[in-house]
Amino acid sequence: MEVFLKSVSALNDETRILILRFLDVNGETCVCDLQASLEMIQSRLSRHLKILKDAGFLRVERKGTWAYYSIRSPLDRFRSEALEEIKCLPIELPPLRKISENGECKI
Amino acid sequence: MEVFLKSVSALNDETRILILRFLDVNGETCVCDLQASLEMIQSRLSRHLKILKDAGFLRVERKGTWAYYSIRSPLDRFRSEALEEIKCLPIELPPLRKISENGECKI
DNA sequence: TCTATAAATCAATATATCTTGATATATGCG
DNA sequence: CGCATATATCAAGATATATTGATTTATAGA
Repeated sequence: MEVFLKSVSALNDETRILILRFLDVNGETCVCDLQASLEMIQSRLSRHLKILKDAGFLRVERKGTWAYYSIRSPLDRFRSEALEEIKCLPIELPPLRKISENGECKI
Repeated sequence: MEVFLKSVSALNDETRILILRFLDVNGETCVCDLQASLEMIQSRLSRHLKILKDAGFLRVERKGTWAYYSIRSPLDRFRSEALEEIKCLPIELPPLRKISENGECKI
């Protein structure tokens, strides 16, 4: 798929918009903390992260079995304009739950 | 649906991207000329025009039974950034066929 | 090597969107 | 009014995308 349409397609989902907003506010976050914070089933979250990554919005850094996702930087013009829009949306953003740091993470 | 998501959703279709590009290049065009130029079935074209209009990309002016569509101006920031992207896409744009002006239009 | 865990992928189903042909609406004109 | 034409809407089927639970992969540690 063409790059622009791929970006648009990635943006065309409330779940992914929520993920982008969450990562913009909270910065680099590991998958299991995203799961806990956004109360999302693992396969669902993983799928959306992949779509956002493939569309150029996210980067991943792996440390052992953990994967840390964050907003890719720099974003190109269109993607960063989109992100600016997302920053202004009236979204009810759940708080960050860091289960990764207290051994609570037993998915 | 929220405004941003509605814009994104409207952009998320190759047919609508083609329509936007065509109207950007050719300016205000009536539906039957769009039909002839883009070789699109009437109900399909009408549907996509409605989606683009409802998402704030297009305006319509009606003269008698004819409807003239054009890119709405001014566009807000995100929409105009999107349009700029569309202007740069490597699209094979069909030529304008003005069947409206020679009585050729008998849909 | 074996086990446990984090994350990714798969398969089935559910849901949304697109396309087409048929029908409805609206305007102009005899 | 009644017909013709331009456009809009509807209904059915086709296609794409999302969700869920199950399975697979990969890494760390015993």
